[in-house]
Amino acid sequence: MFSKTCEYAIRALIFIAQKSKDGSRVGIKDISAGIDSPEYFIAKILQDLSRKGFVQSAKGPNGGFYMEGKNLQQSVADIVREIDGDKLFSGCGLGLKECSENHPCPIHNDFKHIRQEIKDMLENSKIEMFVKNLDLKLTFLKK
Amino acid sequence: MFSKTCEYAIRALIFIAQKSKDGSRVGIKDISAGIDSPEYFIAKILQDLSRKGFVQSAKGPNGGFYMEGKNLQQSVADIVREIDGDKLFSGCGLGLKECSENHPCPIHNDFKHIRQEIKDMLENSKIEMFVKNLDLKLTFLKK
DNA sequence: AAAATAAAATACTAATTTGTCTTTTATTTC
DNA sequence: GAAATAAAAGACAAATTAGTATTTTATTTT
Repeated sequence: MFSKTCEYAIRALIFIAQKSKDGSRVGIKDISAGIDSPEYFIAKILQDLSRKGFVQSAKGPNGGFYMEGKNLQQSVADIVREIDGDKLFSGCGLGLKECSENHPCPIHNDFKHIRQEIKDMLENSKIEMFVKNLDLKLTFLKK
Repeated sequence: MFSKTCEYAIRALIFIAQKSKDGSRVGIKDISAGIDSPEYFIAKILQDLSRKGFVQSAKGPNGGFYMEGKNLQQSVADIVREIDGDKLFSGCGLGLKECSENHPCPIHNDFKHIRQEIKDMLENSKIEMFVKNLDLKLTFLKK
């Protein structure tokens, strides 16, 4: 469904949101351990997301990643769109280039509803919404 | 959603079902042209599907691919499972290895419904069901 | 039986995705 | 200002997926 890069990105952003809600910062090592991802790989992903403003970062001692107010309201859909593009939300299930209402592939009609649900669900999932259940250990970011 | 291999496979099988319903056979060239896929690539995919019994084939003059009765009742889910495995139907949306009811990832609950719908839809889509609309040019396998 | 046809098998090549490592730059602490 | 810290940047390496080409085998037609 999502690329590995995207899976790690979502998990990392949720993790950062959780760990930095008191104003502190989280380092790459903690993140990579906290979400069980390759250290150098998630570092690169976060550098990219930081450049794009999905997360904040600070260098030097006490530096690390953190999230500000408006970032906590970002949806999972925003992240997916940024990393995997929008083919999940609008591409053809069978890979046709010009699949549409007027020129549908055989599964177009069924797929269109599914895609819409996926989109709605991800659009309505804001990063911040996941923090509480994580704190309560009702949900997990690794294993 | 599906791998390229899987997209081509589904399109090819539907195409073969349509073209061989009168008992004739379709060659690789026709298939590749008919579904707009790389010729050698779809050849390899079909050899694999043929070995696994998803489609029939015959060598020599007048040879080619065709489908028998029970193959027409195969679901798209069967094909996807064979080629891409079942991670689409049962894997974790965020890539956790042990995501489950007892140990859910943050989006587990939403995802579980979506996955079920995808599964139901693909399970209920039998190859044969697509032929009529293709004949009527209401649906398409290329462009 | 020879020639022609078409899939099967096999071996490659290219591109993309995933993952690793080293060097550089910015910031803080001492 | 020097040392320590931590992200940024950039260069590789490995693995997977996608795509291509060549040779072999089976079948049919003549």
